[in-house]
Amino acid sequence: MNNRLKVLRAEHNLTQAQLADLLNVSRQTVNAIEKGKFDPSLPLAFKAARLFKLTIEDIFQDEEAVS
Amino acid sequence: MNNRLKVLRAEHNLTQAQLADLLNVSRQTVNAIEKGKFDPSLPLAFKAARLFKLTIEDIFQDEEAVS
DNA sequence: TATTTAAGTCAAGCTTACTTTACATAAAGA
DNA sequence: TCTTTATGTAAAGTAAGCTTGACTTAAATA
Repeated sequence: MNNRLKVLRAEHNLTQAQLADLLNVSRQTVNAIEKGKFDPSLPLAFKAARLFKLTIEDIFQDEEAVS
Repeated sequence: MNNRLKVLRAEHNLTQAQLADLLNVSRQTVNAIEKGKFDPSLPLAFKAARLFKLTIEDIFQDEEAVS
């Protein structure tokens, strides 16, 4: 699962800690998701989408998607 | 988290067991998600969206969404 | 040089997603 | 009536998401 969190953070001038606060998760969770350590839960993905006013698909890209 | 899985299953004439097979999860998992016992993981949500050729937002509705 | 800030990472623990096995119920059909 | 099919549910276990606390490194700056 790829994601555009790092870029979106940059565009919005947010640190990992600030984004974590906005999403109500820990800084380590944001870091782990950005680094691809694990995928966010669906509720967390919705929160991120809501925050950036994007769809989940805009932020997270399924790697198993048929090309 | 609400979802339209039951309706989509009906539209596609699928049993919970058949849908579970298509999503590579157990029948109990499909049942639990339909009944709102827990939310699917993000990868599973993507699989369902791919299967029904819909977006995640078409299938799953975030209840925390600002109305 | 010393300090601060952002990012990266690890370990241990808790919670949630998901599994297998098993049993119950209702509806439909032989 | 007996059996089959679809659904619902529960218990116990594993795996994944997420937490807190702590330490490290690099870059910026006083």
